[in-house]
Amino acid sequence: MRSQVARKPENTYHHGDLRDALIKAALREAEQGGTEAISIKALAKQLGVSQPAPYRHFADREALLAAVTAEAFRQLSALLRAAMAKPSKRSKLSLLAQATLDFGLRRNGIYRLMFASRTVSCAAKGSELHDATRETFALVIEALEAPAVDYLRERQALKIWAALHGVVMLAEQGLFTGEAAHATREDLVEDFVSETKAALAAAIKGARRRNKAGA
Amino acid sequence: MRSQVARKPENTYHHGDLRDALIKAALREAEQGGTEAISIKALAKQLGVSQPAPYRHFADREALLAAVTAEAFRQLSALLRAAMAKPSKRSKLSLLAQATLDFGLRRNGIYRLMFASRTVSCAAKGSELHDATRETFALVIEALEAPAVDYLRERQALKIWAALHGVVMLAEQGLFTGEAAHATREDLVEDFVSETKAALAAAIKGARRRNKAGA
DNA sequence: TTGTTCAAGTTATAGGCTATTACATTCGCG
DNA sequence: CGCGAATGTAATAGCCTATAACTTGAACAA
Repeated sequence: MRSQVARKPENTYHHGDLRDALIKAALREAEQGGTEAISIKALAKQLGVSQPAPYRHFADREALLAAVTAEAFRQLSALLRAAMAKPSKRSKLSLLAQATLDFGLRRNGIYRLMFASRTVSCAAKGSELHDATRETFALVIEALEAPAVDYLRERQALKIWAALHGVVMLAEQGLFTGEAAHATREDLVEDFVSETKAALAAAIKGARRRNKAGA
Repeated sequence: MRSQVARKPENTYHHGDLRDALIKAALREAEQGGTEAISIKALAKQLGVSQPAPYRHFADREALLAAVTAEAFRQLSALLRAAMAKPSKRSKLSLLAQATLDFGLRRNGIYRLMFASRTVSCAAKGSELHDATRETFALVIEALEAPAVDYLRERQALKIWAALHGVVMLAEQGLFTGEAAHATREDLVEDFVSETKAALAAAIKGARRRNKAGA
């Protein structure tokens, strides 16, 4: 029943939207196996086109991976935005944090594609992928619900973002299972959320005091 | 001048210690390119043996990767132990933290092999690899310098360990360069170290109070 | 010392994947 | 209609993993 991604209609020469279909199909493959599960040849077969057809749309495998990763970031952004928009007693930051954890564990293959491969670090500054990653990070800053963005807030955003990824990583490594499981992943995430809030409040208070003194 | 790893002596049939040579050579390859840079064929050529020779020692590529990853964890353990042993004004935790960051950035290919691949999560419970990862984590608990190990300490160890990995990840993604660079990676790590110490102290104090009340 | 056994290495080969080259088809625009 | 650019195909080179069947020599027993 796997949601068949746009196979080429038989008896036609052109697929119609091969580029997009490739990205979607690759994303689905990566869901389980990560980067290594993405095979140009297999995708081509799956979509009913010849094996070299994908090379009309992507220079090489790396280029496809970059496009797939960018799409993954956009999906994560959408998910985080949705999570934060949901009416809830919990803070935006808490909602974003748990949504990130959820994404990282449920779609771990894709998550690894996004954060653990060298694809992102190789992305040039104006590239689609680079932009997508920055937009996601902007959501983290937004989740802090701090009145303005300055280096203090950015620092807290970096910290919570780093911490969240670490939790996903260790969870995937199995450090939360077995005898060591005295804390759940969710507990840890909430710890980080509270600490971030506290640090942010302290930072803002400090800045205000300095402002007053300087005025 | 790359430190040639035990090539097979010419005019001999047996290599002598192919298994070990493979692991060391693979580790060197992974230094830059991570998992993908490890090719059984290339390693065999490098070591002067025939291409299928490695399969006498490892069932398949995955098995080699597991052994390489285990060795990498042992090297990290050694590095962390050395860092903590160094006489310094700074706390053990701070030394361990900075050493981890250093390892993660300098030897990033290997780092990704260790933390970002599925190799570790697939390691069975009694395996060489599984043991190696647990031993490394034990060092983190040790670095807390808390009198005994209980679930409160373990939780703090998990937290700082997660945070450290997150920082390495984001650093590798380039989130600390460019306009966003209002905080260095080292700053962030120190933040996490202080917060961990504070949280640990609070937890211990709380536990002591509860003990007294119960007695 | 000699003979046997078995771990470790070899050659040959099958099959999968990326990527390129040269050729075919069709879409869209003047 | 007709032509060019975009998109797809067939054929092929080259790299990699992995297996099968054969060879070597080291270690141990008689």
